[in-house]
Amino acid sequence: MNLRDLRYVIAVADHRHFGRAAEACHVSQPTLSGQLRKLEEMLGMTLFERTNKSVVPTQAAEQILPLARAAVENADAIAALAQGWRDPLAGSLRLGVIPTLGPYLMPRVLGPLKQHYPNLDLVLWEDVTDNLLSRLRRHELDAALLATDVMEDGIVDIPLFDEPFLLVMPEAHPLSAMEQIDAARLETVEMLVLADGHCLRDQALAACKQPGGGRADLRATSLEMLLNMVAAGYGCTLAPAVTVAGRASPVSGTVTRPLAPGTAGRTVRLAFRETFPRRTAVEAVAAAIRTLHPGGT
Amino acid sequence: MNLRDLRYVIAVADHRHFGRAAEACHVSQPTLSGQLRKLEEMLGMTLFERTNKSVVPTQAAEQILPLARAAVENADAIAALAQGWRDPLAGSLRLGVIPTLGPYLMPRVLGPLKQHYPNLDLVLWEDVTDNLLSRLRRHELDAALLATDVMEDGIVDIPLFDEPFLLVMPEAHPLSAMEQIDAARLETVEMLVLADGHCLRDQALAACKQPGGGRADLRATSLEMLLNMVAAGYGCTLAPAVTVAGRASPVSGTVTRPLAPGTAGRTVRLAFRETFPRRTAVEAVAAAIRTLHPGGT
DNA sequence: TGATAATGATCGGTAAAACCTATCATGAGT
DNA sequence: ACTCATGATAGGTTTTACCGATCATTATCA
Repeated sequence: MNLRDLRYVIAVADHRHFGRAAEACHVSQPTLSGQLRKLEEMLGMTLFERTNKSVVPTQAAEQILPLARAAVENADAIAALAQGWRDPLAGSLRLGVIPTLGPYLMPRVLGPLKQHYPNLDLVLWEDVTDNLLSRLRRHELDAALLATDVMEDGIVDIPLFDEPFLLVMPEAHPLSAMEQIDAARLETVEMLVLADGHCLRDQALAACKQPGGGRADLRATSLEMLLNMVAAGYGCTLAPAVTVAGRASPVSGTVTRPLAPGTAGRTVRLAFRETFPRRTAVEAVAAAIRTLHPGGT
Repeated sequence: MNLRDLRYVIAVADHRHFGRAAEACHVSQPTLSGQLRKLEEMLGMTLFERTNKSVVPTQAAEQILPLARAAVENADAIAALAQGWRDPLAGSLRLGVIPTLGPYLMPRVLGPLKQHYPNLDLVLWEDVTDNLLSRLRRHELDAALLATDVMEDGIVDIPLFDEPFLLVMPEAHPLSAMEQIDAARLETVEMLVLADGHCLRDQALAACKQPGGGRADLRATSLEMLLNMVAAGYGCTLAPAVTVAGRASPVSGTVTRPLAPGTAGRTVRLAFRETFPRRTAVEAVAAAIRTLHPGGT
């Protein structure tokens, strides 16, 4: 059985006339007659009682017709759906973002992206790097914004921009007197870091050569919380530029200073499966983010 | 798009493996790969992300799959329905019957017919001849049990049996003394007949040469009512043998006498469109009825 | 590290099918 | 008697679905 045949059946039932039905199906009348006859043979029953005067569906055909219509409608729905997905810049793109990037970067990206590609629906998922990569592998995400090198098999990435880390310290901190902090000084500070799993944690600890891992009695799952701890005087922290650059004013009670150029920073990347078919959409997102950082990689 | 292609898509989605999906579809793997690729091209989108390690449906495919499954299920339902109709002696047969035949003949036919052809469902429709023929022409009935010649274009019939008319009269009627009534006597009686439209009315009037049409102040729509009128002494009537032969006892207050052989009677026929495809079923019904009347035509 | 196995893609050729044009048979209307 | 309209049929062409064989890539294992 064939969808085309079902369309023929429906057309004949609707027009009650082989010639007009054939015309509606854009085939010749003999073609339609022949195909219908073959279908009837295959089904082992007569679908239409024909005379030279009239064509009337049999009882069996009347029962079959709604099913045939449903099948054809489903097929048409598939075609319509496909039409919607033809544009790689349409449909939903499931984008993972790490927590130290999402709240700061996405608000500035979503607007312009929606403006350029109104049919592209970004579905955001915030989680730490490892979980994002797992979801990416499991096809639960299409792409992910990360700040680490990706050494994952089958996953590739587009570097978007480099950003330096800044030192954030309590107002009273001695280093607040300096315009710029160098690497040596960095190793001397009491460094507060995020909870396990955040890439920023590891990067901050590496930058200040404190592989042990900050104060064990404090736990911050968000960068905002961490900054509040700094403001409360518990210590200092390293924050990526993007997390402070967008602010109207620094967190009250803290002072922010840049590090000596090249001391520490991170590269933000858009990672995705190399087999992901809608690379165009991924590249559009990458381009949109790069546009916000003209000095990027 | 093709139902076969949809089956391929479903198989690949289910097996997540081209080779096994192909096996399940009883085609070679290259065939399935090729067809799937063509479908993807036609739809203008990728349905599966393939690596040498895994085959995963894209988001678009996930949306399409339920539709594809529905379409395939509809097609399968059509095939199943057709399977049920393959046997011409299965499914419903819409049978019209005239009122002076149905209540007397059908009870004796339905049982044996159901026994022989348990899958054949007779759907009965009782009406007068003209209405039955209209419905037959409009394909609202498949066959009709009539007691008149059918001169309808495109309608043919199978004669089933002849039956004589009997004279039914009030107990006190003078003719009740005779064993048999001849044609001449028949013309002398006060004849009660059924309402307009019943073929028995015309046949009775013709038999007693009273074309005018009985007593205008009496109207009977059923033969039973007519017999009651006879019992009440309003006059006599002609009843087909089948309507009194099946009775345990005659209607009380009436006497029934045969006519002289060949005087008046009717031929019961099974009429149907000559294009009706399930002639086998019609013939089965005809045979069943004839079996009850071994002396039939 | 090199052989083996498994994956999906590709190629060339074949068989089936769908299709078209032309024609036929039948019946209705004029 | 003629014309028109119906659906069916015949013959031939084009499309397409299919298979077997083979390839490229990658994972596995000795």
